[in-house]
Amino acid sequence: MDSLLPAPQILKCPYLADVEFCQRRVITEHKTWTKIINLMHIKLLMLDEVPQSFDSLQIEKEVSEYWETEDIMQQSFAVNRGKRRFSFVEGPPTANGPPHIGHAETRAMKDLFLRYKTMKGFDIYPRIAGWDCHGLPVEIEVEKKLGIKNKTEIEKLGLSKFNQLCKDSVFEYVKVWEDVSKRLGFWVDYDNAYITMRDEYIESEWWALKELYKKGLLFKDFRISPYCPRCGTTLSAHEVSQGYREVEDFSIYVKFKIAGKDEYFLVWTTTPWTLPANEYLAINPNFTYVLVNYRGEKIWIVEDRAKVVLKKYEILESRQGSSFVGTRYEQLIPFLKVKTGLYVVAGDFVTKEDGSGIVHAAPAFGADDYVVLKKEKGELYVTVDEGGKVSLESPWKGMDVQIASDRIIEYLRESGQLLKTEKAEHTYPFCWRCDTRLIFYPVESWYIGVSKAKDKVVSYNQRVNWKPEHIRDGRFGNFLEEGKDWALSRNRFWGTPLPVWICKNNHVFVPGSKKELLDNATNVPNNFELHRPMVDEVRVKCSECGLGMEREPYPIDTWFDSGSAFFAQFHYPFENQDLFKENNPVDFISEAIDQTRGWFYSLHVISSLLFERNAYNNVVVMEFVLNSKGEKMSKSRGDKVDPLEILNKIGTDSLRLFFFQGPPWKPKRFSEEVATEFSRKLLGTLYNSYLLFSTNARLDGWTPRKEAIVSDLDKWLSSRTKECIDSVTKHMDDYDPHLALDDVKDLVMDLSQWYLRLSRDTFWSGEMTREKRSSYYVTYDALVSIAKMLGPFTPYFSDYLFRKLTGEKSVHLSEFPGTAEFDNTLIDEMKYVTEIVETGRRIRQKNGLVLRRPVKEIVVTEQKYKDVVEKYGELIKKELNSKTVSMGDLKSYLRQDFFLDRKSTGKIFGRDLSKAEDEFGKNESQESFLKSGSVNIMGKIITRENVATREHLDERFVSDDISANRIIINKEFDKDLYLEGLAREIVRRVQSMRKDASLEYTDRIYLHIEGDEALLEALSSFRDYILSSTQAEEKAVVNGSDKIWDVSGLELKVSIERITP
RNA sequence: GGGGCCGUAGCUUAGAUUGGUUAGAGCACCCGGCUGAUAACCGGGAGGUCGUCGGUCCAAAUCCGAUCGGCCCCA
Repeated sequence: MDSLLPAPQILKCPYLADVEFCQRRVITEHKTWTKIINLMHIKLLMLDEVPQSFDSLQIEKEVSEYWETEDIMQQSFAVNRGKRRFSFVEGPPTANGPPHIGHAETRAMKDLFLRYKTMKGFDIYPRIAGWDCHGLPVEIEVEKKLGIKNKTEIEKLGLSKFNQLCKDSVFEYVKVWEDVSKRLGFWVDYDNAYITMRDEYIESEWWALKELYKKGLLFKDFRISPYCPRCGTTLSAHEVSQGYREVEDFSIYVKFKIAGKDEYFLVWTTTPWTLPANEYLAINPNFTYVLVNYRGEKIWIVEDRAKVVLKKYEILESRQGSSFVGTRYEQLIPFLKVKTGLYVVAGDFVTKEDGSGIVHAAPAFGADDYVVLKKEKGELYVTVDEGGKVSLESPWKGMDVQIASDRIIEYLRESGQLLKTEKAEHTYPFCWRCDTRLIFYPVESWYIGVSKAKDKVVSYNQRVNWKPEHIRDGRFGNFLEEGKDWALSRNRFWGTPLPVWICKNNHVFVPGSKKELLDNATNVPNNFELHRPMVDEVRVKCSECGLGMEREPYPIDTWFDSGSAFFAQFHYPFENQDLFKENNPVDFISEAIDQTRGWFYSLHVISSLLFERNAYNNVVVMEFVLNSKGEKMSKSRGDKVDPLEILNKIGTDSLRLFFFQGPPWKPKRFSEEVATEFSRKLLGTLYNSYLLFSTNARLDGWTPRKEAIVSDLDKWLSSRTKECIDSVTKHMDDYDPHLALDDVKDLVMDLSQWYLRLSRDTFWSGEMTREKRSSYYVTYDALVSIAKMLGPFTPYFSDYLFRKLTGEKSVHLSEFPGTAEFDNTLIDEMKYVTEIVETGRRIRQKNGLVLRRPVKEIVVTEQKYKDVVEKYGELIKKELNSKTVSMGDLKSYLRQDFFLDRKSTGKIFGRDLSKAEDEFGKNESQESFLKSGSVNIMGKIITRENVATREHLDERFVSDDISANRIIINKEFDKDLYLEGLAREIVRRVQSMRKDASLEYTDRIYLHIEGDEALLEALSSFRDYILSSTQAEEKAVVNGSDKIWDVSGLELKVSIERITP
């Protein structure tokens, strides 16, 4: 109950545990203390007043100004220094464009857990922002600004100038990012952010790359990439996907002769220019192939395609694909001198969707083909130059590959090797800049050898707690299983330079630090930094052969930058070794799902290879924010949401609540209405609860302090609060924020809609009783707990409420409520009470018994309610406006009805049956039958065999179908009850007029009532009740407002006048 | 083209891992009630082919298969 104390940390008074006691002691011991305590008593202990209406934007403004002047953020960073560590790394965004709503979501989610863990007493250090600086997106932005389109133009401009422009543009939007982030309440240290383009950061990466090199995990290889021969550059997957187009192409079927036999393999290709470089044929080992006689030639083709491709033929033989492996064939086009290959290999990638089921492999020009080459350990033959012209000594030398293709088709036709040509539409990628047809081309690239360490990568993933769980073995796990090597180098300009120097003899030097490079350098340019072009200018003397070494001119994939953040942010291992160890593996990271193959992957791979462990323990994966129709927001549709605009409109807490209301990993359709509604429901209700509570508590002069809990209702609220804390803690620890939020919402609703509604009278009663103190105390405790639990979710409103309640500095410097034992039976009992009350109200409604009119008695016949009827009888009576509530045996309220059994009596009475039924239904007949077991009806004796029975409720009572007599209400009413009902009618009308006249609670009025006899009688019978409820004195003549009411047919004239004090 | 997630009332959603009473809430809507905290609350009503089709089963929102739609990743 520390929250009840007035900020003891401010004044080191030893007696603050009990303020009154403290005051007494202080008066006698230290007069100076008294003054201070009294001051505090007024300033800190009194519940603070709030405006009548809830204005979340105004609250946000006030709170944020307060945070600013008191520097609460920095204080929250410091509050747990030295305690248990909870570690976090920010996934660095690139700030060369403004943040969108999705960024706002991830930042809110990260902040949620950081605040929670802070309140749970964890030290989150460092807690810094981070900025990703390198990469193609940055270069493209600069290109756009300069109005240039390709690498050559950049080279013309000069690397130095271009990279400087990149560097400048990286922080162009940092201010907006910080503004949005701070406004969102994303509390991290922005001043000490890690920045991936700093030399220290890059140096850490160099260290990592050297470590990988030492382990044999950094090497050079060819990558068959989409390549634009005109621009002379490879394209990223993203660029390629922008340039797909539908085209009509020739595809051809050609015959490869099997060595030493008069049989041919039929091969299909859409890129004839690759045929001169053919090195293998691939056949799917699982398919069946047939040898057919086609126009007098023996041709092998996959069984399922024979009909489509050849139409008319004769099958000679049938074989499993696997049996061809190793079969040698003759070279199709004899210009290339191949030393390896020219035999059949097995390839699972071969399909029978189109073609012949036999695929030609030219390893230089196809990714699958290259895999074959690696497996077969063959040599790579490149028959085309970097400009896309044939370089092979052949009739086609110097031709563009597309033209060469046509000529090669002619050549094959003339030599009789062409079986047929087809024209087909298919999609093909073109260069998004210059619209040139892309080709696949072998490009030298540096790799990280993920495939060699696949087992580690896969097994460390099992240690990670993924939210949601399915990502681990689903999307992420599947990707890891592919175990592809990571193509690290880029043919670009702006990025972390690859730290590799090579001499003519292919000796390699990989410096692991700036110092190691400079120590070995034979020259160092001015203004040296770890970027191109400065690093390019550094020359090194080869330690093996003494030749000059030159740098491999590539920057590296920017995912390696961000994936190194968990150590590079510390400049590890050059500095902060302890800090790194304390924060590794990282406890918590969170990003959107697109990071599965991005940041989540790069962190995981780097950590697995470098440190032999997982990089992070818990990762919350978020889905995207969509528009209100469930589609992706887009610029072209014009439904992109500007986060700042939304924040200004609906407020931060509302937006955060919108993000937190469902599971993070479900896509959310953004709508302002939904966001505001949810927030109004939760925060508005909470605000009103505080308003009611504080208004009354202030009037009573109650100051927060522990009180004895006296009533069962109070005990219930106290247990409910503890139950909620328990559950919220569990869900937050499990990274299920949406479940935690549901719990808090339920408690707020229970507090407002049940507890406070029932306790209003207690609050309103004049005297300061034990009951009242108890009630104030449990309400206060619930409100403080809620404010704290909401701290991570709605940082602004919860801090506002918390400070109004406690006078302490900030909820974000406070501790999360501790879990404690609670009484579950109390909670279950109250569920029964609500069941009874709801059922009772329903029965009244269905039977026309308005709640305003008291009823005589309510009888509960269901045994499971016995305890709660005894314990909460008063409460039930009040809620249901009944004079008594008691348990009763249903049997004694049931009456038996006898009626004629139609089957047997139909024969007796014939067409007089209905008349007989009427006779039998009369009271005399029924009583007579009940007494003797038989009765004479219309001259016939009716006995038990002719009679059916049915039970019904005593006429004085009512119930309904749903409750099935579990609860029954006595509907009889007498004059007293009637008059009491009328008295309540009068009170309600007077109250309504008081409200219309905008009177204060405390204002007293003169009251005069005229009207129907019955109403006047009600007034005289219940005079005290009416006058005290309405704060009124009776007066014959009043000069205020009057109004004539219709009270269920009776006329009532009410006149009131405010008494001026 | 391949893989993953999702689809429940007009909207936001619970329930799916473990098949089993009449698919449960909130907002909005309609009727009635209560009310000196409340844009609140209480009762009732209307609103659902649980995306669609098929299968397994005594029984399917739930398990299986296909299909449509949305989103993401990879080609």
